[in-house]
Amino acid sequence: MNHPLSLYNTLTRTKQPFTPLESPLVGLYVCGPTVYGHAHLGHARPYITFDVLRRYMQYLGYKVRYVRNITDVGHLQNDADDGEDKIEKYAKAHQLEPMEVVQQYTNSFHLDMASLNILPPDIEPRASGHIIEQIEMIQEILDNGLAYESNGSVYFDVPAYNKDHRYGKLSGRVIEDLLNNTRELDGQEEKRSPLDFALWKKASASHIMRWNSPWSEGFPGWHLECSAMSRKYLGKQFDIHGGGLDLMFPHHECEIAQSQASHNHTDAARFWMHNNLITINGKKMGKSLNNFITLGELFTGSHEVLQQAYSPMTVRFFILQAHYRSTLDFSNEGLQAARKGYLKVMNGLRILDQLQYPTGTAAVDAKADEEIQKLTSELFVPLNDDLNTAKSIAALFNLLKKINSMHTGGFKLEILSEETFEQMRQQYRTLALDVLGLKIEQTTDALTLLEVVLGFYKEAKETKDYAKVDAIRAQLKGQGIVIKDMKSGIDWAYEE
RNA sequence: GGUAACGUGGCCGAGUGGCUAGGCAGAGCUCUGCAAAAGCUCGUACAGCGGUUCGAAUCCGCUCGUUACCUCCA
Repeated sequence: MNHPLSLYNTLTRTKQPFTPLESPLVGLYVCGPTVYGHAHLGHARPYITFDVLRRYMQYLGYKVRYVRNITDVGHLQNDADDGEDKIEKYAKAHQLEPMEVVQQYTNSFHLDMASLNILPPDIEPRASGHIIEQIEMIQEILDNGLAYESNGSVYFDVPAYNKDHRYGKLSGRVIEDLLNNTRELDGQEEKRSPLDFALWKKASASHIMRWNSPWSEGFPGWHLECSAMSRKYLGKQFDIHGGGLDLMFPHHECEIAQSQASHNHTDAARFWMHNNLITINGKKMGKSLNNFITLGELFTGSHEVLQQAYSPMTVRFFILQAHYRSTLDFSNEGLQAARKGYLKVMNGLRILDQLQYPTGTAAVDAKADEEIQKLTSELFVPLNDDLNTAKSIAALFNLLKKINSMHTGGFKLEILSEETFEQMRQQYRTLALDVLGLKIEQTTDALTLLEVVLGFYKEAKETKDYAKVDAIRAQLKGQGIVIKDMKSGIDWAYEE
């Protein structure tokens, strides 16, 4: 397969032509959520971005295996917190089982993802279901002399690793600089170097989530699950690893070190991709700043900064109108503009479905035909340049102008060849629906529409226009609705 | 403090040496019973100051401003 798809690789800081290790197979791993809260707007970005990448690769003919994990263990609140993890902390406050919390937010996450029309991953492994694999990986790193045990916990030996490898190659960090700028944090006594990170943590007495291991009863370190699970399902080396920019250091850096130290592959993933962050008032939207808007709040408009509710497809379109490596600032104006743009694209879809290529022969206008061919051909090209969805959408609008003209009659369909017309129709639909993953949202409420129809029905009865009365009755019956004329007024019921 | 980015018209947001980005908002026109939709036209934008060049939003330098990572975070 020879596609001109180029992707920006954080590892090399350049755009590189993408070729899979074993075409047409593509292994794609994306860091999934830590399920201790509802997903917010910031979470939507990587999952939408990599959903489009996956969809586009499938469109190109690749067979993609997409793995996105659920992190439900580990992730310390902070180093001074005596080993109490976030999920546990929340669970105690609410008197719930930790796994109950995990399940609740996993369900919520899945609902949000489905609303955004994000295709489910092929494999969605949970960290808590892969403790054995993680323990095995720790043992390998210990055997290779790049980790050490300390008081029941196991730490990755960053300085030892850095002798033969470069810790910091992904994020552009230099170990000496890191050492010079280490913050003074508590709970570091067990570590030989402040840069060392935990592979296994011994659980404190109060820690509920705990597993047996050769070293202590405890829980795995907070970078290990991705290394273990990507390896299990995609192999020691695979094609693409994605995630948010804020995971680059230390999370992804540690993943690289763990993979190298355990199974000696220089780069577990050949391409590392990072989406930029969503900002609000110029500041990163994130849990730590407590300035986030959850997807649920966005969809219902129930947050004080929201002037209105924004539908899932509005959110999706908003995100796709910016390139994934640029920051994107949240604003009501931006979302409102996205909403209109999205609806415009959907109206185009409706028009395309209605357009009929005229039967009978007419002279094809070569110039017009060529113009439409050109606009059509520009639809997918930007995606090859590091997934430039913003530019593809612009191309979609350029073609849409012509489609609208065809609809209103300014542009005569018969001056196009049938082939050009079908190409245009098919490509527009494929880009909008299959690759960008937009879908038509139900914007009308059937019951409200029914009230409108019943209004006309009442009017027809009053003017004794029985032909119309009968027609309305018949039409509604066809929809499974029966009208009931009662003394008290007009009512309706589902036909039994 | 270290490292890495960014600063584009009223708003959002592509573009990286010469060729219309696009969307939203605004103005005008066409169409129209009214309206809407749609189409066409318009504003002549690239933080500031220097430099390189026939030519810079795009390359280089400086200044100003903003942000991210360095600690859990998509």
